[in-house]
Order: sequence, then structure tokens, then C-alpha cells
Amino acid sequence: MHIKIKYKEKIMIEEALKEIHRGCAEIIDSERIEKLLKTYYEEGTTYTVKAGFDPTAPDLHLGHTVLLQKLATFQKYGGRVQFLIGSFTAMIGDPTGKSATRKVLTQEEIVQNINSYTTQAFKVLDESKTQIVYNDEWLEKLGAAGMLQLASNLTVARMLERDDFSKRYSSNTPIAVSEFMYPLLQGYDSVHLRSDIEIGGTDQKFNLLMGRQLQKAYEIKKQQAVLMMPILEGLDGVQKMSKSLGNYIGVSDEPNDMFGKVLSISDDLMWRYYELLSTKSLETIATLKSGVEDGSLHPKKVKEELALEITARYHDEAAANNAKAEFDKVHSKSQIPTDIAEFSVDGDIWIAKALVECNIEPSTSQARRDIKQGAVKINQEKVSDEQLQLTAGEYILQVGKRKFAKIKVN
RNA sequence: GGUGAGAUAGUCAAGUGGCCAACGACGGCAGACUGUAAAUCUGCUCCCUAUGGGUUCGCAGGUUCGACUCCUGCUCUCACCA
Repeated sequence: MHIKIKYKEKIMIEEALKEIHRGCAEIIDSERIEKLLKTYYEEGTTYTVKAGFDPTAPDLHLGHTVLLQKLATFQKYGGRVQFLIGSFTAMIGDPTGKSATRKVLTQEEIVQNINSYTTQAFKVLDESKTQIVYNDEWLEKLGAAGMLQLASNLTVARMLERDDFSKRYSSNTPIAVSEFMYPLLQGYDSVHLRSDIEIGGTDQKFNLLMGRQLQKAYEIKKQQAVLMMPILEGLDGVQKMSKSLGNYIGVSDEPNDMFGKVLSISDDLMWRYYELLSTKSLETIATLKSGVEDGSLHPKKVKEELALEITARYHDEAAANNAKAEFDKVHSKSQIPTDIAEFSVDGDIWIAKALVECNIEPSTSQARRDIKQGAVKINQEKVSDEQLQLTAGEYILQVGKRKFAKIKVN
């Protein structure tokens, strides 16, 4: 009997480790993680997993959820998440990956961002196993003396080893001294929270390791394990997913958009998304991949499945299926979408003006060019006359494949 | 503080008195081919009912028939020196 339980534990730990390792870029001190899992399964003791979020932008996208999903995995295997909001550090601005000093946020902006942040995060995380913490709570109290003590743990030389700093330094891009403090403060968070594990993107490596170093320096008798996730590429497949680059899928995107965006990624990128975003097992994914390779599975089908999964996660099953049906209707059968924005105007209107009026063209100049190129359709019929006047009636206007509007001319 | 270099469309980057709404590259949009994939080919990419007009090349003035190009001042960025 006793042996049987032992055996079961072992299986569980193995399974957990496998899930935890999935998609990871690098793990430092994975022995520690294994030990934590072992104590959890043997004694039921939970452990803490810290992840920091910089409330600089109010919207989460799938790039962020890579991290969140990993946190959720830990929650499944005994982890308690410390969802750290960098309310204090946001005032400095994380220098990571930035070629210039970052803009500092106001208190108001931060508070606003935090609210929308957490509601979105709980679409992935288990709320009952998550503790939201704000680092101004303890960093505020640190004071000048504490700050100096903290700073004594780091040499300038070591700081400059950091890739982004050294690049900026050698290219004479300014580095604010306060930016040097950022990794220290982030590391101090780990001291204060006594985190067992911290996870973050690969670009956070330096900061994450700082946590380990400081935990040692402050003698809290443990050093956090560090798990790094790769940075998710955006829709273009090259640059990292980010709002400012416009290549993102937002957690709060409408189902139709979300579905369509996933389907627009390249086949190569699809596997990346599968690995980092899907909850399908790695075996299943491997099967899909070989199916595509030997031609027994159509890549579009496989992509659709991914799109359904993701859309259903942030909305629900029904919405996802609707999105798919809608997509097929518009693109495969080239029919008109169900929901189109409606506009109405009084009196006859020139086609180019009408397109601008409906917000599907930015200017009449652009509208004319598109008409010339045959990109504009009225009621599914290509428009060839750029002087066309719309007289009373209802029309479905279309530009390219994606932009639709309904206009009513009175 | 001193000296020098620079600021051109979404980004990079040509243009150094008229041929400039401004070469080129990237990005973006559209068309063909497709699976709203990739690759490829083609066109477009400041605004205006347009074979024309208007507003643009850091900002403000000036010289000139004419300025992105020359002059003056200002703002900002970078480099070297201190």
C-alpha cells in the first residue's frame, strides 16, 4: 500500500515537471523546483511562485499569457502565485530591452492599468491561489539607507555586463542612474516575498538572477529558482508581440477578431503558438505536426483548432464556434459578415466620400486609389467608376477582404 | 561651459537653388495566385470630386522670379573637449 502511494507521487511529480518544463527557454536551479514538488506531494506544503508585472499598458495580450499560463500550471501542482504589480518600480521604468530611457507613468495611470490588468489575468489564473501584491508597499519604506544598502550589492562593472546597458553605454545612449536601481528593486521584491520560484521572460534574466543574489545576501536561507519563458513573436512572426507594434492578439479582443488573427499567422509560427499557448499535450501537438508533414492533415484545419481553443479560452465555446462560422461565411464562401457597422447619410453621396464616411477609408484620395485598383465593392459587385454617385437605398460597401460597412442613403 | 555634426513622410535614408509631393529600402494597403499561411509577381502609399489645386522636408523669420537646398535666430539630438 505504502509503496503504491510512493509510486503514484513519483508519477505526479514527473508529470508536473514535464508540464513545467514545457516551452521553457531556461531554468536555473531546477533541482529546487523538483524538491518543492516533492515536499508538496509528500507533505502537502505549498510554495510560492512570483511573477512581476509592469502596469505600463492596460491591456494584456497573448504574449503576456504565455507567462500567465505557466503560472497556472504551477497552481495546478501546488504553487501559490505571487502576482506582483510593480507599482513602485513603474515609476522608474524597466530598462530591459529599451534603447532609450522609458517614460515614467503617473500614479493615476498606474492604478487604472492595474484594474484592467488583474481582471484579464484571472481569465487564465486561479484566483483562489493567487495573491496580488504591490511593491510600493515595502519599497516605499525602504528609505535612503535601505536603498544604499541594497545598492552595495551590485558593482557598476557587473551592471554594465548586462547586454542592453552595455549596448546603450557603448553607443552613448543615456542611461539614467535610477535605471540601475530597477533590477535591485525587483530582486529585493523576491527577498521581501521570500519567493521560492520566479518566472519571467528571457529578457528578464538579469533581473531574475538578481533576486537569487539578493536573497543570498540578505540571508533568507533560500534562493529562488528561476524559470524563463521565451518571448512570443507577434502576428508578423518576427518581432515580439507588442501593442505598439500592432502585431498582437489582445485578451479582450472580440471573438471574431481573435479567431481571424490566429488564422492569419504563418504555418511556422503556428507551431510556436501551439507550444506556448495551447493546453494540448505535447504528444498531441507532435501528432498534429507529423500529420501536417505527411500531408494527412491540412495545416489550415490545424490552425483553426488552435484559433478555436484560444478564442474559447477568453470568451466561450459558443462564441468561438460562431467566430469560426462567421469566418467561413465571409472568407470561404465570400459572403457578407453578419454584423456590420451601419451608417446613414442624407442625400446622394459620392462613393469615395461614402467610404470615408463609413470609416473604412482614411481619405477620399485613398478611396479613389483603391477603386482604381478594384478593391472596392458595392453589394459584392466591383466598382469601376470612381465618380459613382450613390442614390437613395441601402448598400453594402466593402474594401479589400476585411473592411465592410452598410450605408443607408436617404 | 567650449567646439563640431545633425534634424527630410510610419521607420531607415537620398536630395545641397528650379527637372521635388521629394530616389531608394523596409513596413503598410490593394490586386493575381491561395488556405485571410508562406513564397512569388503587380500596383499604390500627404490632402482636396483632381490631366488641376492646396499643404509639406525641426520651429520662426529673411534673401530670391523661385528654397528641402542660401542667410539669421530659436528648439532639440549626437560627438569631441572641459
